[in-house]
Amino acid sequence: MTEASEHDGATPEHHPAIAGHDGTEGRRRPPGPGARGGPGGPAARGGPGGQAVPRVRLVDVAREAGLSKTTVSAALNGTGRLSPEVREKARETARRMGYRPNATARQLRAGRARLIGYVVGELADTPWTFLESPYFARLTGATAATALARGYAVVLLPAGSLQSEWAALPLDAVVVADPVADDRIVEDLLAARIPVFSDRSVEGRPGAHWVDVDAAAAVGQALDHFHAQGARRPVLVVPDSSTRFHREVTQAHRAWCAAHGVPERTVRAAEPGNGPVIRAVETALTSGPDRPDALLLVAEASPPLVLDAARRHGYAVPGDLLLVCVSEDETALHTEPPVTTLSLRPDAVAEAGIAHLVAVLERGLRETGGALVPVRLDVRASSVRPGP
Amino acid sequence: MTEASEHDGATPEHHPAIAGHDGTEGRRRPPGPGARGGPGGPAARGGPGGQAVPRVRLVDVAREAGLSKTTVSAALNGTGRLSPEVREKARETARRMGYRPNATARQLRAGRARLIGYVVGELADTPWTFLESPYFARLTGATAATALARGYAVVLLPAGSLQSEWAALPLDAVVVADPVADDRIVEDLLAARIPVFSDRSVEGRPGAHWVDVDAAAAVGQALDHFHAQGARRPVLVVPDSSTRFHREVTQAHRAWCAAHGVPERTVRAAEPGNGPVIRAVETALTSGPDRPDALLLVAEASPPLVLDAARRHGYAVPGDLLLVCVSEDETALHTEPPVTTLSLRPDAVAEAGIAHLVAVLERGLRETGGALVPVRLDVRASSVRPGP
DNA sequence: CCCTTGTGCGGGAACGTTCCCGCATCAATA
DNA sequence: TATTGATGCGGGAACGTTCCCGCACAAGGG
Repeated sequence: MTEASEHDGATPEHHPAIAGHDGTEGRRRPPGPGARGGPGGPAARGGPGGQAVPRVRLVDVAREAGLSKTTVSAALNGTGRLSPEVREKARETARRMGYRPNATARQLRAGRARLIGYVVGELADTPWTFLESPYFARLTGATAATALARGYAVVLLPAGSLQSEWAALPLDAVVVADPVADDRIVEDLLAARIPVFSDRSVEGRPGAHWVDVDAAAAVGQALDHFHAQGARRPVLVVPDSSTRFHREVTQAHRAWCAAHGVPERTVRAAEPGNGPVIRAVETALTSGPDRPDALLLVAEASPPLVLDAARRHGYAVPGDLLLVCVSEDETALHTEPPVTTLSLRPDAVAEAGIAHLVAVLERGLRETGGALVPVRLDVRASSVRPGP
Repeated sequence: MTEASEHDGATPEHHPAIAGHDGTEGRRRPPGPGARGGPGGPAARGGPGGQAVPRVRLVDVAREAGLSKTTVSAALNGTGRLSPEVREKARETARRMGYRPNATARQLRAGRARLIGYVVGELADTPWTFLESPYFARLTGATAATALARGYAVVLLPAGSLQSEWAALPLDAVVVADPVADDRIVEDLLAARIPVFSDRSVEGRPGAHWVDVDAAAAVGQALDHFHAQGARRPVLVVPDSSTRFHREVTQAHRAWCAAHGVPERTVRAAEPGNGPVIRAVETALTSGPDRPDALLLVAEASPPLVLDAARRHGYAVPGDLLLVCVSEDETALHTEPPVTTLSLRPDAVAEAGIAHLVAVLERGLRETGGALVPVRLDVRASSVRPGP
């Protein structure tokens, strides 16, 4: 396929009058004063050990077809006023020569690269583990999917990434998932005048836009569910993180408990990861004046492991303990009993975020209110009090 | 920070002789014959509803500093022969004006974008779920990390992605993880003359390079381990996939069984995902003439769920059944008993792959043998026969 | 038969860099 | 004092597109 440039040498039987009328048959322009061929262009690929075929450009197609680059460009892009014959001829020639437009040149001309960065704020000390979290894995995938559907590609950046790591990239915008309080990334990006799409913590900052999960509703929904199931001693396990979501979860929990006259019990998981979170769960299940009868786990942990931990400490689920995990982990479906999850709907968040991004970037939208994405409680056996 | 362009209007007290000597005080060059300002450049960002400040370019810094763009460029890049004073002046001016070089223009000039694509071949019907697999999550993260350390950014592409999704991107190369047999992606990329970095299945194809996991060694190591522990009826569960790794696993298993006079028992998991794989495990544990005494699970599944499945069918692990999972899932450490895993070392694979990529792209390396990355068996309690 | 209108195509500038030159200036040497 | 050489800086051409024009030429109307 893409039979390269065989018709290069001399095929005067085609368009005899036009092609090569000035004696410069070769592909490259004659070396005028100070012309030496680009630095990285032609000979860039395949250094020592073989003469790489230079990539075919628009002018090459034009010359071969006996047309101008303007005409060929219009033909391939479906623009301009061209006769059907010329258009077809240009297309055919381009196809035959295996022409692929240079994306960088297009971007330069267009003034944007249709490239967006994706970076998460928290978990910055292990900059790539976020992908191993089901929530971020889904958020990342959904962001990339939605963006691609809108014509934007996503560049993966490490959590807590620095200037130097994205400065050389032509990013039209950057999605900052779950920034920590006063996140450097956000500051740096805004200082560089790169539009930022993040959560509600950036609200009001010029150049920053937000979409967020309805954390208060999430907590309320879970605790209401516990209450409806008869639980009166719920305990919350939440990461010790300065993310807006986690702060708001704590607040919403406090508010709910106050409003319902329920003592507020909270355990903070010092670090992310199954080990620390499971230990926090064990603390929640064993310490305190009396044994809790419901557990809301907001930190990421494997549902089967949470279930194991509960059993290890003598809890039957859901008999002694109702369990709800904020999780996107699919294993929750396959445990015995299946675990009720509160989905933060990363797909919906990504969709809303990218829609907003496109609106800002392409329709010049200024400051909108942002959007609050609702959560979804998938009630399964682990949080339903069994009948007598 | 980055106090934009305040010194724009008129500050004649600085460099009085040089700046604006031709009366063209304004930022933009005087509209000569046919000059109207670029299409997307200045006014691109922020459409209706506010006049966006045009981005400061090299010439703007040069004019402000009373220098030429050549000089400023050299000053900022640390190249050329410049007096320390001029260099500092250029840098200071650039800093003051908040200059950020246009990445696209640089790329065009340099002839490459330092951008690589990352795509996985299998799981193409759910193009983004690969991120939810611990193996691919790690591989993706490690690829991005290593690439970034070498100066390349990674663009995330959907599994089984088509031409149209990457054609507009200035990709210097594409990493294709686990292509299926006769993968379209690989064909398309090679036809487009984009260097491909993949597994051994692309060996020998011009423009394609490989790095691979030592699948035969992996299987051998696990089965040897079982054998050493006294197991004589091992069973293999492997996905029904046309990936080179999975085909080779099957072959290696067959060879090992033949060589050791052990009957070959294999169960194929029809689809990926915890549900189907666990069902395949249950088939492996319940069907057949006699109950197996060791299980090698090559398909991705949550270790705790695998353990649960074994127990459901009356197996004590490791008493009745030795278990080894090919997995990067960290939960294997936290089960009771902890599960022995065979790590395919995605980090090492990524590192070797990117090293190879850089060698090819920057040092013009042609055809090298590729590299075979060894696996690592992390023996834990689940595969160690308990003492009497 | 001339003036307008429309069609089809090409010339050339611009997007913002980098880098190869050339041209001054100045010190050192013949 | 002239010639060389080094040093410091600027002009201008590329990189490969797209898009605004202008210019031929044909057709239509008065």
